[in-house]
Amino acid sequence: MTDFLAQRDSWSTANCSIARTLDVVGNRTTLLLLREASFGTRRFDDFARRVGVSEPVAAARLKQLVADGLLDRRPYREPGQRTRDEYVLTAKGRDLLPVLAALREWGDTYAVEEPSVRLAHHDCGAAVHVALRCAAGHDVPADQVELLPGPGLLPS
Amino acid sequence: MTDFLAQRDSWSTANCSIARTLDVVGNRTTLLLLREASFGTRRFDDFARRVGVSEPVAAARLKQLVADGLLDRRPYREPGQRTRDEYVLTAKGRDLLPVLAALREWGDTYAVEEPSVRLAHHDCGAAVHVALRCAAGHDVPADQVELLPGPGLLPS
DNA sequence: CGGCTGACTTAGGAAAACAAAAGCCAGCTA
DNA sequence: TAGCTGGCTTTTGTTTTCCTAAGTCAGCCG
Repeated sequence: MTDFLAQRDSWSTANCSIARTLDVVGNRTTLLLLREASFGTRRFDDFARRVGVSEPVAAARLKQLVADGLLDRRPYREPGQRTRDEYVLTAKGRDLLPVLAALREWGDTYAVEEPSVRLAHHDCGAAVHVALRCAAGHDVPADQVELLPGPGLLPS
Repeated sequence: MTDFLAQRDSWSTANCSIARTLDVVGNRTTLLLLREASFGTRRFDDFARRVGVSEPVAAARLKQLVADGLLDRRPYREPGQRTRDEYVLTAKGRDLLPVLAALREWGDTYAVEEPSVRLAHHDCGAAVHVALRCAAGHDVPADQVELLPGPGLLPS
């Protein structure tokens, strides 16, 4: 096969999956809100305070996350309280957890001394890591990942 | 064990690994430059054109990536040409590939019809995916990931 | 030795993101 | 029915990020 990477200019990244994903979660605040959602945070002011952003920013980003289908906004009611809205991860939002896990793992290695949160396998208690693996079940080190043209490749 | 997530306000995310990582790669352009680097792009104007940013932005981001140790800038010389500088991923930069792979995989599922690039295992040709797995070797589905306090946890 | 090309830097300005402060509204609670 | 609280929205102003356009500089090439 011809090495399509060597002709990088012959194909465009107009519909690159990474770029499209970054259209949705390409800003810091959005990813930190998802981090909080993964911690179980549900209420508006908890999101704003824990992420450390102002209310207008939290409101705008949460609204966008709901519009993009990553969070579900739904009413709930604690006994003796009025109805409130909570934000919870959808399946689409939960599928971003590997991104958060990968960011966390890099930060644990290169950006902090001691991690403040660990991921463990609920069943066996062992530490959880992000791994690349192939459909045949092999662990794939980074230098054994080959990039190949996919069906959606566009000429540039 | 007490559920530390239930007391989310009792600990801070001041040294959160995710936040620290986003300090480095928390913007779209930076991640797209790393994508290009993973495609093998090395030259300044190729980065700028392929990522679709202006030269000043490319220069600033590449400089920051070099300062942060994700890219190495080094002189090279093609025969008959003058000396130029190229940017190549360092080990620290390569360790962000799981982040890119996770972003790509989410985009393949939710944001594009057909992926334009596939990842394959060089040895066996099978498709490569990002997976969560525990130290005991189990595949860990997202709902079996448990969050536990780590040694670097700070009171808020 | 003067032009060209690659790799930037500088200057100027528009757009987006963000913060602080204040206002609004619904629905308990007194 | 008059607060009070949670969940926002509005306003105003600053900072950051990005753009275009133009300028700089080094060194090979004729």
